[in-house]
Amino acid sequence: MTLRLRVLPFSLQDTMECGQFFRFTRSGETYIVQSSGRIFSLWQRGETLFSEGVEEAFLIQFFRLDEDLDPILREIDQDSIIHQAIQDYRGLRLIRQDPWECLVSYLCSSAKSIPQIRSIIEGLCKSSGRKVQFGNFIGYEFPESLCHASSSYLESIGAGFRTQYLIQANRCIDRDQLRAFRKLHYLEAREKLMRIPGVGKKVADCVLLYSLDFLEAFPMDTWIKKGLQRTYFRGKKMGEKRMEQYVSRHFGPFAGYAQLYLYHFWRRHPITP
DNA sequence: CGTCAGGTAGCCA
DNA sequence: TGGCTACCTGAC
Repeated sequence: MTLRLRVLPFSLQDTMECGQFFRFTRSGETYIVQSSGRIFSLWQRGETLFSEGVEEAFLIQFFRLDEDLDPILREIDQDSIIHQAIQDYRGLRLIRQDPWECLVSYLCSSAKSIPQIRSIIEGLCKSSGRKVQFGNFIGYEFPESLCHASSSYLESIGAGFRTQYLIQANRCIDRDQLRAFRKLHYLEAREKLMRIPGVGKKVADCVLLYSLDFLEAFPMDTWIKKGLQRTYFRGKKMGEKRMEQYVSRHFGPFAGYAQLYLYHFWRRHPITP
C-alpha cells in the first residue's frame, strides 16, 4: 500500500544525502531506507512524499514532520551565508534516528569518509545475520548488540582502531540508557555520552542532535570548522571553544539545524584555503 | 611510496 | 585551553 503525505517544505534528496544518515540506498528517484527495525521505500513528487512499507506515524517522527520547519529556519537565518544555504536547501530536515544505531554509526565515523562509514556499518549488519527483503532488495538488520562480533571480525570489515570503541561502547551502554539521556540538560547529557570510549565532543553532539532531540547540539567536524574559520572569521585562527560559543549565541536553540544546512552547503561548495 | 581522512585520547606547555 | 601525536586502513 502506498502512503502519501503532503509536506512543506520538504526535500527528500537533501535530507537523505546530506550525510546525517547512512542506511539507505537510492535507485533512481526511490530511496530504500532501513531504520529502527524497518525497511521501507520513499520518493517525492512536488510537495508529496510517497512511501511503502511503513506507517505514517513512523514517518512523522522519523522526519520530524510534527515540527514546523519554517519558524526554525527563520530563527537561524542570522547572516548571509546561512541565508544562502537555507535558500538552496529549504526543506532539508533533521532525521530522528534510533539512538543505538546512531551511536554505533558515529563511533565508526572518525577519520573515515562517508562511503567507508557506510561500508563498516553494512558489514556490522551482515554479521547480525537477520536478512530482510523488500521487493528485490536484500538488506540486513542493524544488530541490537555487538556481543557476538569478535574484534577480528570488526577489523576484517574495516573498523580499524574503531573496533575497540565499538566493543567497549557495547559493553557500557544500551539503547535504553541512551534514551534516558533525553531527560537531562544538554551539557549533562553530552558529558555522560563522552564517558563512552570513542565518544568525544563531535560524536556526542551527533548522537544528541540526530537521535535525542537536542537541537542546540552543533557537531564541529572539520568541514564546519574550516567553513566557519574561512567565512565567519575571515581566515583568522579561532579556538574551538570560541567557535562553540559563537555558534551557540549566533544561531540559538536551533543551532543544530544551522549546522545541518551549513555542513551540506560547505560540502557542496568546498572551502579552498 | 607518502599523505590524508567528517575523530578520540593522552600527554605536555 | 591549545597544540601535537598515534591510532587502523583504504584511497589518491
